[in-house]
Amino acid sequence: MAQPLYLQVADELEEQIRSGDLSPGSQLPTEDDLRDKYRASRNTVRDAIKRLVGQGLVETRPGQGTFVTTKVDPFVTVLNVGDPSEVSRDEGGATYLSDVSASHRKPYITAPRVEVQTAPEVITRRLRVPSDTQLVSRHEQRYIDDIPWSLQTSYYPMEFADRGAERLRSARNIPEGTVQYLADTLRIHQVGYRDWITVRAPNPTEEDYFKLPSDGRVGMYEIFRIAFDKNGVPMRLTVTVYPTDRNQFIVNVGKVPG
Amino acid sequence: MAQPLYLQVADELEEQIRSGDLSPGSQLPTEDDLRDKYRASRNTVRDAIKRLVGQGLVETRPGQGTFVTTKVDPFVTVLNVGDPSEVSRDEGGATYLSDVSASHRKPYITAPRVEVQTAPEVITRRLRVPSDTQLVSRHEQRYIDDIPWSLQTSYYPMEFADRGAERLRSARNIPEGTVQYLADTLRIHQVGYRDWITVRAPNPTEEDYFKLPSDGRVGMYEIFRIAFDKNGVPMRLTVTVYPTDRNQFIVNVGKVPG
DNA sequence: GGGTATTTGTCCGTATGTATT
DNA sequence: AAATACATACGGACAAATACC
Repeated sequence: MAQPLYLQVADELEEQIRSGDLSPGSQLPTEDDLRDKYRASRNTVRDAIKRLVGQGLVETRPGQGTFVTTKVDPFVTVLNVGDPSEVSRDEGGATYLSDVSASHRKPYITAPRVEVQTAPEVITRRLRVPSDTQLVSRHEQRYIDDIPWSLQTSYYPMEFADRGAERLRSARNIPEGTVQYLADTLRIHQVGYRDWITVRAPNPTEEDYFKLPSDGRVGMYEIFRIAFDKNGVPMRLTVTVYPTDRNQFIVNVGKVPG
Repeated sequence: MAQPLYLQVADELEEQIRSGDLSPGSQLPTEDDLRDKYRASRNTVRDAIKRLVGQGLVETRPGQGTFVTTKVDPFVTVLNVGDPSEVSRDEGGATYLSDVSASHRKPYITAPRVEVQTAPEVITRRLRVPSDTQLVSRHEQRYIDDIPWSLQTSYYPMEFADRGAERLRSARNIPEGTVQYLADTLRIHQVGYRDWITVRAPNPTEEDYFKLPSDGRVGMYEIFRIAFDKNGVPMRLTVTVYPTDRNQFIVNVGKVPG
């Protein structure tokens, strides 16, 4: 056996997909057709298809057939700007809406789900507060062209709300952005932030929300943004998750042309 | 059938792995053992194991058995620095070696493989040169603690070598860094760069080099770094690929504490 | 709504090949 | 060489999802 039969079948189908012979969205021959064509058993054909599914090239729909996957047009998020004067801008709401609109796509953000909680250790550690500190979390879902695009949760010390930033506790969007709001109400100024970028497998909630394949083939970017005030104290932590199949990022450093 | 049998088996094994009952590196019961234990056929047991393999929880070794995977300690790369004065630093060699050493791990870089070529359109487009432009490419492999960690290829206009930066063509490392070298020899100064971050499936070469599972479960970060001179003209393009299972990134913006 | 045909999903038993110890 | 364990392959049966009449 130079090459296992199921791999021969998979490779041949893969070639047809890559060459465009089988175009995105089109249906593959049924398992029975392929069984005849390659003189293989149905299970062997299925092994070949499983491989293609694993490669993200096709998807199976029970009762319908097997189809070449279509991939969505990725959205590019700029994590910073070349100009350091813009560090006080917020990625909470306003920026997202304008950035997406600028790309001629339709953004949408849910109203935040607001909770007061003692957050997981991974959160409190990065905010450099004791693990039993009460935090306000504001969670929102973001869409582009009606497709779920990212999930964002921001954590603020509960103390901020107590000291006068009452709207942090309200389940309403803050149109001017929370960064601006905190500057206005408490004179807490964001002077910088650090983004920590990882890629991990989606959890079941994310698989469901983003309609990802359940085999963990599509990863999730997880970006922790820790923002600092002028004393170098963390003032918020924002965790955003994005499926890797529809998101890309840009980082500008120094002087770069538009 | 409330839940398919193979999923019951998979979930039970997954629970044992997550609880630490089956620790990383330890061997699972053999397929025959599991067949007896769950009163399932061997194929059903294999379906369960395939699922766990797909989740990256276990790996199979023919002739040996099935083992809980161990995960490597990730390395964190800082894509920029808060201080804009450091935009002229190079990520080519010296920086990498010192950054990795600073984390008490052992870095290693191969001597570059140097080629002169007309590069793919994706390269020339980003360098904003005609698609038939001759480019010098310098490709190197990077290791941490003797594990393959990333692959990097930098592209420079051939013209740079012709105008005096002869060492670009040499298959030797440039200890001071190519950014410094180009500044010294041609007075071409890097004043900024843009990193474009994507995640994609590994190609067969990468799967082989990084010893990744062939089901494309582990993605590759692909980072295009376009560096600009003081006229806003692209002076080089560096493409680096990193497996997502062992790499993370940090971006600093504005004033951030060390 | 119901019934039927189509198509993929799950599960079984069995045989043989290949890699490792 | 032999034993062990996973890999490939076949054939068959029934279930579940979908589409269509």
